[in-house]
Amino acid sequence: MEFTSLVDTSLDLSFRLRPVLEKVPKQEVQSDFTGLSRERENMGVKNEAGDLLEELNRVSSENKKLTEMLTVVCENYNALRNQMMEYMSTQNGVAEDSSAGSRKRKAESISNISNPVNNNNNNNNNMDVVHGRSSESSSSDEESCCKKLREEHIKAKVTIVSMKTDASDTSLIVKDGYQWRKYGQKVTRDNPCPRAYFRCSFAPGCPVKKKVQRSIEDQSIVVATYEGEHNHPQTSKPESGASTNTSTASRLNVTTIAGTTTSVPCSTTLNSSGPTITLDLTAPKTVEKRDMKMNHSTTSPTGGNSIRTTTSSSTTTGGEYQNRPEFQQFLIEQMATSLTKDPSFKAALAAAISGKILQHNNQTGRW
DNA sequence: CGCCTTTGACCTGCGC
DNA sequence: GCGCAGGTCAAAGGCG
Repeated sequence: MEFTSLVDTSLDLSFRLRPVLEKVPKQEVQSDFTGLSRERENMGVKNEAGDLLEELNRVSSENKKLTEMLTVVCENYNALRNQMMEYMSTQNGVAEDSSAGSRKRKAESISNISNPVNNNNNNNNNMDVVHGRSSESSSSDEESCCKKLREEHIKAKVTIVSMKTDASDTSLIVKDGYQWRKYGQKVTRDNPCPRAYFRCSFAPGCPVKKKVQRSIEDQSIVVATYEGEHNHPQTSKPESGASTNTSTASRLNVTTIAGTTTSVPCSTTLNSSGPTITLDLTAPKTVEKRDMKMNHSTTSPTGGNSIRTTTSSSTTTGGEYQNRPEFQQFLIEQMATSLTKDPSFKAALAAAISGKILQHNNQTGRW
């Protein structure tokens, strides 16, 4: 997976700049020039419009710079990572040689890992391939460095998804559009409910793993932890939640490992694309009127298990409470807070805004 | 027959 | 070094 795919720049930020700008000349046309005070007012409006245009130009150029910086950072990251993977694959080869003759299971696991996964995942640059003990002769600095990088890499790909299901359903099966093979079940210390371990079985080399466990607080909530990244497209149309679940009844939390948790009443659809956050800011009315249509889609960076949640004040089935302006405002603030804390969202937003503004410039030839 | 789940044993990392 | 807990393996059995 390329890093650039982490930053999905396909944000649907259909900026309605034109109506805002069109207001200014409209006012000019509507104005008569009979009174000095009015003239002063018009001058003020013109100045304001000029200031706004200047500001927009400034923001536009700033965004352009940011986009360029982001591109450079992505390129550097990819180059570094390729170097890292080359180094690690050579180290892995050494480890295989040196560990021959150690315990049977260990040797098997090394060969299991190095053969199918390496063969299939070179393009994915999956760092999970280096589970075997690295050679004892390698320097400890490099070893710890690799370990840290691996941990960070894995950490970055962990997503926790919780969904409400029928409490009587003990299958622990979460239909998310992928094919999973259960390879273990364990009762953990902190939760009497067993934890099930799944591996993606659609593609033989797919490194994605999934842990599913019922919440200790609410047994009707199933918590699925996705680790890794699919190296294949989604196999089928997913169903939200467990088999007994209906999409409209589910309530779903999405937590990225370093990020925040978003909890929303939702209808869910899942897809296998990369991490996308889609904001539909094309609502005809202003935010002040709190009639804002938000289409918030969060995709798991790990399991390709994306959850698209749609919240609309006009269409939400949550009843009157959710139609209340206070709730809408709260929801918007919560989402804004969550999103502004997410660096990848910031980067994506910057790219999207600059793209849109540049596109707008090209189309209109204005400013 | 192939694929899946179950389940006890084994492996490994971590804290003490 | 030891014990614990989480994660993984793989044999056995079920099912279509």
